[in-house]
Amino acid sequence: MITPSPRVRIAPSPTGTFHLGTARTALFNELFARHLGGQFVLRFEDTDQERSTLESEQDIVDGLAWLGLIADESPTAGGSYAPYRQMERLDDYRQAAERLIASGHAYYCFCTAEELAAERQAQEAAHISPKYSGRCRSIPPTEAAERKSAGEPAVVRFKVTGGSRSFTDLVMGTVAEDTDLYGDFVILRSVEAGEPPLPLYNLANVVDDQAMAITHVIRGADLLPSTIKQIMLIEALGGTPPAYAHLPVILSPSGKGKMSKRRDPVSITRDFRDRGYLPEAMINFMALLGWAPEGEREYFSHTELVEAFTLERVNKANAVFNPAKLEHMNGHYIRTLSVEALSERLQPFLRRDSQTFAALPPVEQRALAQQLAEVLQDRLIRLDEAVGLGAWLIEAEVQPPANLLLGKKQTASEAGLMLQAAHAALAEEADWSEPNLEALLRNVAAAQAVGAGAVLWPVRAALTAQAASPGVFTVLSALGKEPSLARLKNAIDILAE
RNA sequence: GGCGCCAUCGUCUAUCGGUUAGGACAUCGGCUUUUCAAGCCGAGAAGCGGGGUUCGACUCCCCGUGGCGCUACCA
Repeated sequence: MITPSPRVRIAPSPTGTFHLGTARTALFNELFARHLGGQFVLRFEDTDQERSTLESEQDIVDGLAWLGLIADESPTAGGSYAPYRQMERLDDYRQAAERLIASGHAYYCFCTAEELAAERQAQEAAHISPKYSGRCRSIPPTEAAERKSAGEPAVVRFKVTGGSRSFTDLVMGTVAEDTDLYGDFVILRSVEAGEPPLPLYNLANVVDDQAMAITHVIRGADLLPSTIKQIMLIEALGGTPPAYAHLPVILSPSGKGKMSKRRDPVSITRDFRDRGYLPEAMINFMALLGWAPEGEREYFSHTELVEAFTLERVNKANAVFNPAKLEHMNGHYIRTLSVEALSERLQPFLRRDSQTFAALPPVEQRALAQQLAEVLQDRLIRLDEAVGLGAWLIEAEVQPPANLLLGKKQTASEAGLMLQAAHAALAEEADWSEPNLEALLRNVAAAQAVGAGAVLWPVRAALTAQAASPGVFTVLSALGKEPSLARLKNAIDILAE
């Protein structure tokens, strides 16, 4: 059964930076919705008040915007199913819990943390898998209600019944589980008297999905085990479960376990955006993590992904995050940019990382960024590399160490000689075009009876003070005549010392 | 430990019973060459093990093994 207009959502809890895994889930949801002409909504599951922060919400919003994943409905954009923050609809969860109690699907539990811990310990000692005994089930509802209103701390637990259950996942296929294995789980936690009761994940998630008319729940496979509990909850509430699609988990490049916050790049904003990855590359790369298009093509724009994406082609196996492939893809996308576009994208990084650049007037910043884009486009992997790779062009002067000035098997006096010859020839040259410069320097080498490298290496080193840089002729032309001659002179002096 | 999911080159993956098992990243080699890249060309590299089913299994089934996930008054 295909729903004509599907509604999907991402429901991150704002308890940290916008995570790569969350972004991938967001992308698949968005692609699914756009492909079918449905809606993509963003809501925050912020009921964990200990850990939820507004900064985190902002980071997620910023990351989503940067990636170009625009939600149709969200806390900021609003929508007809508002509010989109769980803390703003606490009453819904309380009412749902009350309905479940009234219908006999849930009950108050007065067990203390100590009692629960003791129970668990006893079970573990007996080598039984821990599971709540359900002892508060037998408290008569009227008595429970009295104790509750008398102020006794209580949680609400959902009554698990039904033995073996299964559902069909759009990615994983049939998933079965024996519900007798887990005890009655908590859906509403205990709070101080007078405070509004806070729901737990399973309840809040399900109530919201129902309230927001979500048709397809597309999320990480780490949530697969909670699905049957959620289906039971929905049925007890009298609702119809959505379709489920569980996405394979993204694993750490280390090969051990899932992505780790401390050793792996996981933050969309901090580790990817701020380090000079292109959103186009991120989108393309993430799409290929757990999904593959028909055919052997691998570069896809966001629009093309929308066109090609189907859940049927999502893979079941977990995928290891491969940073090298992302870098390759990023370099590729940098190369597809026009020089103007690259120059625009480079500027924020140049301003951020180079004081020299930041001190320039805006017009000169644009001109320099343009020049850097032209000269560096072929060798950039990330945008933040331009400051280092282009230092020779950004800074007014360079100070090459003497040993860098020496070509293969070249002494200081030999290198000095080559530099002087090059300087002399260049000083008299008016035509500063690259082909002409090349002919000229090759002539210098011929006149000195040496290979081209014997002249070109010292010249390039003198001009850039870098072991690696664009070619000499490009450098000469980018720098211009007078600055080039000054740098050659400076290098000659360095070698003479 | 219990439960669940998964299993093709080092990595991401294609293959929907019959292919010389294809592509990409990475690696190695070559071309180019003034350095480093980029680009182009080429090479090596895979069906976890054991049973079935079938004329025929990477593909379907079972067992084993391994990996991952879940196992909270976190989500």
